[in-house]
Order: sequence, then structure tokens, then C-alpha cells
Amino acid sequence: MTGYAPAEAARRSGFSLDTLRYYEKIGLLADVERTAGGQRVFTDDDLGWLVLFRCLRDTGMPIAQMRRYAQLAREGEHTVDERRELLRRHAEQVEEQMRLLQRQYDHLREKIRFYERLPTAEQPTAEQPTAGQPAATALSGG
Amino acid sequence: MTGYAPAEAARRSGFSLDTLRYYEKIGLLADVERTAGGQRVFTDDDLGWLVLFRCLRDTGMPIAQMRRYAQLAREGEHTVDERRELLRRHAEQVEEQMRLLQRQYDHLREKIRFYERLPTAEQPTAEQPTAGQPAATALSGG
DNA sequence: CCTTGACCTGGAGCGCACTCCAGATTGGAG
DNA sequence: CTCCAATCTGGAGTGCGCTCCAGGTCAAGG
Repeated sequence: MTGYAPAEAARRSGFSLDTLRYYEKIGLLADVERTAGGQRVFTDDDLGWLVLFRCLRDTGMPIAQMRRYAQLAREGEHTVDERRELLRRHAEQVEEQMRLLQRQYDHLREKIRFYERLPTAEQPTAEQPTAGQPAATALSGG
Repeated sequence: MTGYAPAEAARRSGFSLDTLRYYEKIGLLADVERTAGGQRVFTDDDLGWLVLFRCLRDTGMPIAQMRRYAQLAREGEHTVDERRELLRRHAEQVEEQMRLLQRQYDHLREKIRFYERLPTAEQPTAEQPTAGQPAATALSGG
């Protein structure tokens, strides 16, 4: 309950063993406890951090910034304001990212609809340009 | 109207000059027209492709796959089915990507709400674990 | 003409985030 | 005690997508 072997930590976090070691090596994950023989024992606390890192990584935060956050957390409670602001700024970037992704997804869907209107392989080069798309796009990418 | 200098193409597409040259070099963008002296002249058609590449790139398609798509388009109308399928599969991946991003964004917002409930730097280590978050997360990342 | 800023080429280098490797050690099952 | 799968370390290598550079060439304004 209180300690996980590396393989188990990897399984639970979804990170590879190498990545776990790498995260510790670069000081993202704080020094992990060891057995007498030197093998890692991950705690629930470590696992909690890994869940957070996954969240931040999946939303595109660079490792350097995650490390900054982790560093702040280790410094103590007087850094909560800075940590909160760091997360807020990141959340804003994620929002922007989501808007862009949605826009480009819509664009992509329109492209697909263009293909779906084709009678499945016909017509040499006579299409009306889709609204907002240059004729070239319909021609080349169509 | 029909021809753009490299700098203009870069401005309009949002790609750097180096990236435009790179895309041509690796065969993503078809050979661009040249002046007698060898300088590139981008057409509206090229620009259309660049818009598409931006869409695909922004949605996370690897260059190899974009190149495959471009290759198919160059091969002619008999590849429309394969192109459509390629885009559809990609769109599905984008949907998955959007779902993941949304999930992790929600997670992030919850983390931020945790910070917002703190009276701005107080309390040693006595919090109730947020639902679904291991106590460790609230502790370490909180 | 002449200048000068934009452009050319081939190829090296970079930043990120891992991933892999060799060779040694550990530790639980039998 | 033996075995062997899991783990350890330091460091090299990988893949992606550019980005930069040196050393020349081109072309439009004055």
C-alpha cells in the first residue's frame, strides 16, 4: 500500500521505467526512496505527482516549467501564490490550444465533406472553391 | 496575384522561410516554380497547400503522413478514396486528442480551484483529499 | 552601373523528451 | 544457496521538426 516497485509505478502512472528514472534524474520527481540495496520504492505521494505530471504534460507544458512548479512546491507553503499563478497561466494557454485545435478540426471536417461530395473518383478539375478556401486548396488538397 | 516572393509566402502562411524550403526539400510541398535566376515564386496553389499543412500540423499529424497525403494527391484522382480515408482517420485521432485535452484541462482547473480555496498561504498539511485525487496530490502538488 | 537586401544551396546543429545500452547488482521464489 | 527476472548506473543514441550558417547569387531602386 505504501510502496510500489518501479514496474508497478510505471504501470500505474503510464510512464515508462526509463521515463520515471529520467524524471528523477532531472529533478522533476523528487528523490525517490530506496531499499537498502538501492532499488526504488515509489510512494503514493510520488504517484500523485506523476498523475499531475501527466496532466501537465498532456496539456503541453514543457518539462522545464513542470520542474519549476515542483521546485516551488518543495520550497514550501510560501510559494502557493506563485504556483497558483503558474497553473492559471498554463490553463489559459490550454484554452487557447483548445480553441486552435477546434478551429483546425472544423477546417479538417470541411475538407472531408468536400471529399464526401465527390461521387468517389470523378471529375478532372472542375470544382467550385469551398467558401473560405482558396480554389487552390480544393484543387490541390481536394 | 499569381506569384509570391518567399518572404510574402512566409508571411501569408505563417511558416518561416527555412520551413518553406525544408518542406520543399523533403517533398512535402511540390517543387516550387522559380524565376530565371532560381528564386522561388509561390503560387496560390502552393499557398493553399500551406494552409492545409498548417491545419494538419496544428492537429498533430506527423510530417511523414502529410507527405503521404501530398504524394497521393499528386498521383491523381484515383487516390481520392485513400485520401479521404486518411483524413477521416486523422480526424478521429483529433477527436480523441480533444477529449484527452478536455479531461486534463478539467483536472487542471480542479487543481487551481484547490489553490483558490486556500486562504492564500496558510495551513501546514491538513487538507481533505479532493475527490478522485490521491491525498498525495493535494499534499504534494497542492 | 552599383549597391544592398532578399534569396540561393548543402549541410551542420539544435532542443526536446525521451529511449536504449552495457555491464553490474539485487532480491524473492524454489 | 541458487537462479533469474527486475533493477541499477552513466552515458550514448534517437526521432522529430525545424533552425542556423557560410559563402555565394539575384534583382530592383537610385
